[in-house]
Amino acid sequence: MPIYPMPLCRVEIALLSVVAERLCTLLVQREEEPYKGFWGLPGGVLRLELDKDLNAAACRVARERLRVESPALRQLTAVGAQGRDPRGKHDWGLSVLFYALVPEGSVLPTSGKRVSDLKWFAADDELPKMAFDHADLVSQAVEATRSSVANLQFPPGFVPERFTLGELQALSEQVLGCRLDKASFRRKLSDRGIVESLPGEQLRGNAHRPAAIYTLRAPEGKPS
Amino acid sequence: MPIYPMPLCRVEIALLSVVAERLCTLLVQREEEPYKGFWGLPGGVLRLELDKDLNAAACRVARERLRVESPALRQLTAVGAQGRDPRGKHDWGLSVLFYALVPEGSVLPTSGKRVSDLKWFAADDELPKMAFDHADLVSQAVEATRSSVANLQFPPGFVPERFTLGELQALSEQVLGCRLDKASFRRKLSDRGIVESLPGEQLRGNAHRPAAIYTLRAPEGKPS
DNA sequence: ACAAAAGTGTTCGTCTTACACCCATGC
DNA sequence: GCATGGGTGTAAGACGAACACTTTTGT
Repeated sequence: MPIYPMPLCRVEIALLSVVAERLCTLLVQREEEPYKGFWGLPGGVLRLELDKDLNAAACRVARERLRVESPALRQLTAVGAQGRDPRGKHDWGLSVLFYALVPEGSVLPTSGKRVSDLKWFAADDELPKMAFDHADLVSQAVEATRSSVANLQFPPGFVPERFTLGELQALSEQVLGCRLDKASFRRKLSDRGIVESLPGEQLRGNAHRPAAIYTLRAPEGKPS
Repeated sequence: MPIYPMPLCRVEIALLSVVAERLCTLLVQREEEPYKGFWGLPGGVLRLELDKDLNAAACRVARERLRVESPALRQLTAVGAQGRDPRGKHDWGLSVLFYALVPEGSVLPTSGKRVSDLKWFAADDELPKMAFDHADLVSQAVEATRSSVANLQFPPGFVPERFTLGELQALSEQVLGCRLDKASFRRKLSDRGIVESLPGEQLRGNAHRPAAIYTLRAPEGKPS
């Protein structure tokens, strides 16, 4: 078999979180050409010797560039085209996009290497000048994340171990950017067995009625 | 920037169709190592000089190997790992999976180049010995296709230009592998404006009551 | 007349939504 | 007592499944 030139393969990470009660995406200001000064998703080149698969590559990039230890990254899509990235052979770039929703405060901006400026941008505000096709990738990640939460499928690692239903509802509302009905929210959670109350445990001291403590029940896996 | 070795990048195609009233996947028996004699999805290596983007690559592969002219291929996922394909550097293979649902008869097996044996396999029967991780890819494509049709979102190119509701229901039932209720099927189609009747046009001659002729209405695009 | 497919109406149960209402607590 | 958030009940509506029923043709 002849040897064909291969594209520059990268992994990009759309890290979402709730910052100041709003859903935000973590972006990076580029220090180098191309698109110097523009903003983009943090990412990195696939390293065959270091990464045993795509997910491992995404984890490595998150660790190296964002100092985040293995968030629950999920693959969203792959994009590849000529003209995407002049650094590849034939100007051909292929990127696999991963995304995750992490709790507030689990990433401190100004961490990471080779990153002049890490900054959170609200999903509903206008984005800054974006490099490559990253504006589209961000909106895909935001849409997928909101759709998950709207269906009460919380990305693993986003919800704390123990929480009250009020806290969970506030988190969901901040991600979705709209208010939810309390009764419906609670009914769906208990009807579908998404959540489980810890008997006896309560949260007091809020100047109000104490709230029951809940945990997430693992969603139905595939028994094979 | 240093030059990093890149994986062998391929495009795989899960072509689905209805054959003998059952949903089937088109598979290929491999003529070469690795996995010689096993079955797999038709696919090909990404060619930077020929393909302007991933979708174009998938179309080229479909044309060259299956003699199918630009079916409506949709990207499903990307898989990449060490150990997937020994032909790549460091035994690293990256495949982007595309899938499509095409009308019966639009692919003649025994076409294509370098393909000893092209054969349709029913989605609900056991698959033959599969190469690489293609068994998993096939089931992902089947699931995505059925989910589309169950939501009455017919992959473009699958439904003929003009059809009767009876024909459309029969097609849907064959894809899903189960019967549908006639009244509900029709109500959903008209309520959601998925389908439009051609006034005056009828299909007669079936020894039964004539049927109205319908066309698909384009689903809501994104006005931007 | 009959078989068979086209086409429609009706009922029923489920799920969602909106809203009202009670409960418990710290101040 | 009262404001506030926790927690629950209920009525109204939307939606889909199941089924019965009528209509229209060719034979």
